[in-house]
Amino acid sequence: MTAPSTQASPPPARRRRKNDPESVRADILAVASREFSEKGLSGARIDEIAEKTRASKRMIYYYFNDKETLYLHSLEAAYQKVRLQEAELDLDHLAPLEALSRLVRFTFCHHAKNPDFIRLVMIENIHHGRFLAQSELIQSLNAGVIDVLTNVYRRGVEEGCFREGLDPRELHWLISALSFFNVSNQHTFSRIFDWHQAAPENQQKLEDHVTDMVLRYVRPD
Amino acid sequence: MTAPSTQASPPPARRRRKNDPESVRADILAVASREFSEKGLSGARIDEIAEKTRASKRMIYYYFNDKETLYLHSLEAAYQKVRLQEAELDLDHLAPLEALSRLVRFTFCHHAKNPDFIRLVMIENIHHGRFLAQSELIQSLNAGVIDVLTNVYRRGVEEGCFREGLDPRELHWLISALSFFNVSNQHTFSRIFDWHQAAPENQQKLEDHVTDMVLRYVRPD
DNA sequence: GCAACAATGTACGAAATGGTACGTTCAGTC
DNA sequence: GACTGAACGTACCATTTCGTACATTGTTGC
Repeated sequence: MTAPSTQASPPPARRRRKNDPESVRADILAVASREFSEKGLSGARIDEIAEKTRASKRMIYYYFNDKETLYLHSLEAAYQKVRLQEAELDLDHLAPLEALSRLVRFTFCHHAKNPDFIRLVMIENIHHGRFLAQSELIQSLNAGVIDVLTNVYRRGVEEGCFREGLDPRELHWLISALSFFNVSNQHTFSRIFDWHQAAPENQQKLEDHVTDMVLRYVRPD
Repeated sequence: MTAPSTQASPPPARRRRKNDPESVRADILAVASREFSEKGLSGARIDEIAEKTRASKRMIYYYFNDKETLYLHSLEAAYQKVRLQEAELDLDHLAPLEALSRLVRFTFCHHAKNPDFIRLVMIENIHHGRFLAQSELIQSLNAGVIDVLTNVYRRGVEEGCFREGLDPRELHWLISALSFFNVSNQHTFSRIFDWHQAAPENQQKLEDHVTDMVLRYVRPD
């Protein structure tokens, strides 16, 4: 009661709030992301998200207005996290072949390590990309990816180690497709063909093959 | 449960039934497939399925016991339809290169023309393939696909137009991945990269590129 | 110290939703 | 033409689920 007399000197180390809106918000978002990723938009339950949170259901509606908005924020957060990691790659100082190979392996491994992100994107596609369309944030985040690839490819063509006439966007499509499918269809594929695709040795093989595929596709005849 | 009623003497000419169980059942299944494909297992509503059917909600529970069973039957029906179409391809009389190229194009086009099937598979993967695991039917349907590819590949290696050392299952994985992703991620990809992927001219380009990718992957160095 | 606003807890409401009870009609059999 | 089981319709129930009303507590500026 008498403690708040220390107005004049708030040391940077102080963490003495009982109300901690930012952390509550972040907590809700984290829990919601997991739930939506696991069960989809219609499958996830607000009440269950509330239970798994330190906060209450009331807080979900306080910070996010409704279920769909919460979902949209989960999706945005997921994309943001991905692009942040992607930005750490710097390929400009590598030889084109090396750079491309590294990009492929990075994408493949990244997707494999972030199934929650993949699942959210799958779910968003089930919804026809309707929420993504509302988000200017996500749109703006993704321009950079193509730029990087465009650069690497151009250098490769100039140096003669890549063949001409390819569209960097389609190259990106190819890399994405293989890396994405590896996670998105793991369950059905494994079960149908009785092949433990998630096993580390098989993942390693797939990573090698996927890299190989892309490199074979771009190399001159 | 409801085995096809092969009664001893159903006069072939008679057409005067008011009760028409088989068509009711088929109607329910067709509507359910569309609904599940569009909205997912949790998103689809039994009441809405019932409304869109000639039958009533009671009938859904009469022929299928509950929502999940209905979903499982939808999934099985979808796989059955696919494999039926696939069986029509006969590649054994074609030269290996031609056969492979044809198989790739067939798969690509087939997936593109059957988004409902793709969506059901996506949804099933969201559910960790838990329903597919229950279905002996689907498991048994899929053995053939690999056999066909194994044959073509073996012949190609013998004739020297394919390189050695590839696994037909991984080859199938590659073809599936590219054809599947083309449909499954169309919405997010189109929106993010502002590229009208579904446009016929772009689909044609993708089909060519995908075929090219596979052929480049298998051809000898 | 106190007003004003931000942050939070509790309890509840209305509609949706999966599933069922129960009765009726149809079609083949004797 | 009565009997029987399959096929079907209507009305309903119990629960779940999204969302909100209302009261309470913390925080900050003056």
